[in-house]
Amino acid sequence: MAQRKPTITDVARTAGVSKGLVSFALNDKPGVSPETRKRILEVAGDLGWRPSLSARSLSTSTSFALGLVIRRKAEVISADPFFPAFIAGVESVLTEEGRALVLSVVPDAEAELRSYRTLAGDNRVDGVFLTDLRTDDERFELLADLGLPAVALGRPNPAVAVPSVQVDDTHGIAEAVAHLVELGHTRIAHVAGDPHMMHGGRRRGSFDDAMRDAGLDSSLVIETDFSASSGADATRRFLDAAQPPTAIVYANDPMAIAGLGVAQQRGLRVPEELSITGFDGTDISGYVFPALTTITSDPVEWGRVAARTLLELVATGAADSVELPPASLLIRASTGPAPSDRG
Amino acid sequence: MAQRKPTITDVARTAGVSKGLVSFALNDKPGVSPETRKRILEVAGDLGWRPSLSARSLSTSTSFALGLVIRRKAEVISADPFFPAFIAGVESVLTEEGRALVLSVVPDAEAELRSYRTLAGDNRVDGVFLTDLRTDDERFELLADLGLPAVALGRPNPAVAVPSVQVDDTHGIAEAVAHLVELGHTRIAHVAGDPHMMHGGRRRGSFDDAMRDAGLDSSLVIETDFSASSGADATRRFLDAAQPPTAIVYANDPMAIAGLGVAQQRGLRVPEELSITGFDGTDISGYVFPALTTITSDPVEWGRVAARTLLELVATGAADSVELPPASLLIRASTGPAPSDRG
DNA sequence: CCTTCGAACTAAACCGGTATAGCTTGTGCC
DNA sequence: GGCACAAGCTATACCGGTTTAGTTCGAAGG
Repeated sequence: MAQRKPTITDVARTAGVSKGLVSFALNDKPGVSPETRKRILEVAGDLGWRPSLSARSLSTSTSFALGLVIRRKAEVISADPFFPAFIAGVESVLTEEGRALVLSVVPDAEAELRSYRTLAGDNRVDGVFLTDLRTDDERFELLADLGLPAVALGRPNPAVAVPSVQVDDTHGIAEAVAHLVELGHTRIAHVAGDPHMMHGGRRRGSFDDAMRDAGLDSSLVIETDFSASSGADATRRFLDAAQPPTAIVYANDPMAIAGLGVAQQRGLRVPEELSITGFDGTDISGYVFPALTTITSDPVEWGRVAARTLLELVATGAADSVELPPASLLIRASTGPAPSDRG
Repeated sequence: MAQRKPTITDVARTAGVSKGLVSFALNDKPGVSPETRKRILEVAGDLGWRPSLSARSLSTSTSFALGLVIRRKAEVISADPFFPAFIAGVESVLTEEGRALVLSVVPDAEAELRSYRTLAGDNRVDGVFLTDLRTDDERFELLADLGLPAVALGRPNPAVAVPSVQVDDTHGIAEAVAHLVELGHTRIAHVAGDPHMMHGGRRRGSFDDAMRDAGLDSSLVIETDFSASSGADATRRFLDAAQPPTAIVYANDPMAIAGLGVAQQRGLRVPEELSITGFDGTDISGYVFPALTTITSDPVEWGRVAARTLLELVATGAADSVELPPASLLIRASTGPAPSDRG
C-alpha cells in the first residue's frame, strides 16, 4: 500500500489542532505556546511531513529556486571552463538551503531576454545571477522592470543598483605583464576577449595600463570572441607580422592553449622563442607542454559567494557587494627570458 | 500603476463564462462550443493571460521541469567537456516547450541519492536524465521507488525498464585501433576511464575486442578517473616501461591532451615516436599541436534527443530508446606510422 | 465585580489553476 | 406530448499551504 505524503492537515489532525496553528508553529511565528509548538514539531517529525513546494509557491509567490541564464552558442560552450566550476560552487550552497538552480542556456540576445521574462513570468525563480556583463547592458533595465532580484558577476556600471561579486582580474594581468617585462620582453601582445563583455574589456584595459606603466607600446592587441579558434587566428596574425611579439598574453586558457599549438606548429619553441600566458587556471592548463603560466581565479568560490549573496538579497531585499581576492599569477613553464637575438 | 498579471478568473469574467469553462477551452478539452472557445481564446490573448505555473503545479502535481543530477567533484567538473554541450542541446528543446531544466551538481554518491529524493519529494521535476551509468547502478531502484521517470544516457542494464539514448562508442574505439594497426602499431596501450562507469568499462571492453581481433596483446591498460592528472600519470607509467607502447588510445580528450604534454615534456615527437588518440572531439582538441586524432560524438544532439525522449516519457508514460549515429574517428595529426626502429 | 486586554487558538478566505457533479437546454424518437 | 439523452455550461470541491479575522479564556486593572 503506497502511502501518500502527509499534508499539513494530517499533522494538524494528529496533533489535535487547526492547520493554521501548525503553519505558525512550523514557521516560528508568534502565537503558539511552547508546549503546543513542541508537540506539533514532534508530530510533524513522526509523520515525516515535508511541506509541499508547489502549495507554498502558490500561496507565497516564492519558488525557492535561483536562475542562471548562460548566453553561449552550443559550439563554444564546452570550451568555457568557467561555468561548470561556478555552478558547482553555487550548488554547494543551494543544496544546503533546500533551493534548486534553474539553468537556461540560450544562443543569442533575443532568447536571453525572453528567458529572463519567462523565468520571472512563470515565477520559476526568486532571483538570478548575471554573468558576462556587457557595457551598456540592457538586462539591468529588464530585470528592474520584472522586479527580479539579481546579483552581478563582475563590476557592473555603478549606476545600477545591483549587488555584485567581483574578482579583481586587472591585478593578475598587471602581474603577468610585469613578469614578462622582468624577463626582458618588450614586444608583448595581447589576445583580448570580447570588448563588449566587461571582463573582456577590462582585461584589455589593464593590459594597456600595465604596458604604459612599463613604458612599452600597447598597440599589439587583437580582439576575439574568447573561442579557441579565434585565439589560434589571432596568434597566426601576430606571428606573421614583420616584427612578431616575443610574448603573448591571452585573455583565457583555451585561447592560450590554441596559441601554443600554433606556435609549436610553426616550430617556435615555447618559452625560448615565445612566452605565453593564459587566464583562468583551468585544470588542463597545467598538463599541456610546456605547462601554462596563467592567472588563476577560483570560480568555485565565486559561485559559493554569489549564491550566498543572492540568497541574502532575495531574503532581505538588500545585500552587500563582495570583492574576492584578486586573481594572481601562477608562473609555470610557458614563460621565459626574452630571446636576446631579437629583443 | 503596476497592474498585476491577469488570472483565469479575469479571463472568465471578461468573456462572461465560468472559469471552469475557460480551463476547458484553454486545454482543448471537449464540452466547449466552437464560438465560445474562440471568444475565450481571444479574450485570453487580449488580456495577455499566462497560466500560473505554481497553481498548475499544485493542482496537477506537475512541475513542467526536468532534472539533471551531475555527480562530479568541483575540481574535475570544468575539465569535462560533455555536460555543457549536452545541456545546451537539452535546453534547445526545453525552451521551446516552456519547460525548465533544474540542475544539481553533487560531490558524492550519498549527496546524489539525496538529490534525487529531494527533487522527487519536492515535486521539483517531472523526470530526470541519468548520466554516468554505473554497473549495478543503485539509482534505478531508487527512481522506481520514487516513481520518477528517467531516461538513461548510454546503454543501461537490460533488466531495468528505463528508455535510453545511446551512442555506440565501441565502434569509434574499434576504428581507432584499426587505424593504428593499419599504421603498423602493435604495442597499443589504452588509458581507460572509470571501470565502474558503464561508458568507461565499455570503451575498455571494445578496446580489448579490437585488439584481440587484430591478434594483438591488449594487456596495456590503465584505469583512471577520467581526469587530466590521472591521464598524465598513466602516460608516465606507460612510457617508463621497458617496452613502452608506440600508440596510446585515451578514453577522453583531456587525458589525451595531458598525455601529449607528458610525451612532449620527455622529448618524444608525436606522432613520429608516439601516436595518440582522444575521445569526444572537443573544440580545443583541434588546436593543440599536433591536432588530436579523436573519436567524435555529438553531445549537443545527444542532449536534444534525450530531452525529447524524456518529454515523451513524461507525457505518455512510455518512450522508445534511441540509438544515435555511432561515434566515428576523426583523423588529424597526432597519429602516424609506427616507428620502424622499435615496432 | 465587571471590564479590558492579550495570549492561544480556530475558522475560513485565499493563491490560481484543474476536475467533477449537476443543471439547462434543445433535439430525436416513439 | 413526453421522455431520454447529449451538448454546453455553471457551481463547487480540491490541491496544500499561508494569512487574516474572529473566538475563547484567564489574568490584570479600576
